[in-house]
Amino acid sequence: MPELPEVETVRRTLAPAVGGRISSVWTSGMGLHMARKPPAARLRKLVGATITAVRRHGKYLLLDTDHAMSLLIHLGMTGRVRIQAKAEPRASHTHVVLGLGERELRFSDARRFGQFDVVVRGQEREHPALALLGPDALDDALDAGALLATARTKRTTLKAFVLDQSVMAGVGNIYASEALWRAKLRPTTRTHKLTAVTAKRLAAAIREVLERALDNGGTTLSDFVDADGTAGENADYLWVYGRSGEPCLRCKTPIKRSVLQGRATFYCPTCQTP
DNA sequence: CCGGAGACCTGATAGC
DNA sequence: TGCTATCAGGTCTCCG
Repeated sequence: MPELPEVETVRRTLAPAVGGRISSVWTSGMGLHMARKPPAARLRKLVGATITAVRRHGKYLLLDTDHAMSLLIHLGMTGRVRIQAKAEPRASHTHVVLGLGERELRFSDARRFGQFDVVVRGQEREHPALALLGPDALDDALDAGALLATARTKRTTLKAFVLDQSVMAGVGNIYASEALWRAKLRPTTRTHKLTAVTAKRLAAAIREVLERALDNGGTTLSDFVDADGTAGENADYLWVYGRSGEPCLRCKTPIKRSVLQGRATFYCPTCQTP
C-alpha cells in the first residue's frame, strides 16, 4: 500500500502524537519483516519518554523522543499506524501499542511485511534499513542533473531505476508506472539512454506524481488509511496503474500491463516511447 | 551489475 | 456454499 505519499500522509496525521508521553508499551511478540520482532525490552525503556517530532525518509517514519532514541516504522504492504482512544477496540493483527495519555498509538499489519524498531538518535544511518537509502524522492537535491548523473552509472531499466531505494527513496510500484507515463518514457528503456531532456521530464514527473497523490491524501487500493483512519482519494486519479485495456488518457491507445521484476507494470505502448 | 524467481505473510476476489 | 488459484502498495536473498 504505502509509498511516499501514503507514508507522508500518515506522518502529517501523526502530528497529535507529538508532545505525547509514552506511558505504556505492549507488543504482540510476533515477527515482522525478516522475522524481526519489535524489540520489546528496548521499547519498554521508552516509557516516560515524550515524542518530540515525526519525520519521514522515503517510506520510513521516524518518531523522535526526548530519550535520544527514535522509533523506526515501515508499513510494508499492509501496515497501519493509528492514533485511537484507549476504549476503541484494537484492530486485528495489532503488533505494537504505545500508551499516550488518553490515547494509544497502534501499529497493525496483517501481512507482517512491516518494520517497527528502535534506533539511536543521530545513528539512524547505521540501521540496515536506512543505511543504503538514497535521497528522499521529494528532496530538492534530487533534480534532473542528479538523476542523470546517477542514471549514467547504471545499466538497468527506468522502472527498476526509479524503484531502487538507494537511487531515491519513496517511489513504489504504483508511482513508478505513473511517473514514467507522465514523463512519456517506456519502463523498459535503459537508464543510460536518458538525456538532459528526458531526465528533466522524469524528475519533474516524479515530483508531480508524488505531490499530486499527496494532495489527494494518498492512494487507497484496499488497505491504506492515515493515522485517523481516513482512506486516500488518489486511486480515482491514477493515469495508468490498474488500467490495462482502458484508453490512454493522452492518446486513447489501450494501456498495456506487463511484468517487470515480478511487479505489474502499466504503460501506453504509443506515447511512452522506447 | 542485472534480472528472474522465490521467500516472507494474510486476505480479498474470481472462477468452478 | 466451499474449494482452489491468483493477486496485492515491499524488501531481501539466492542463482545464473
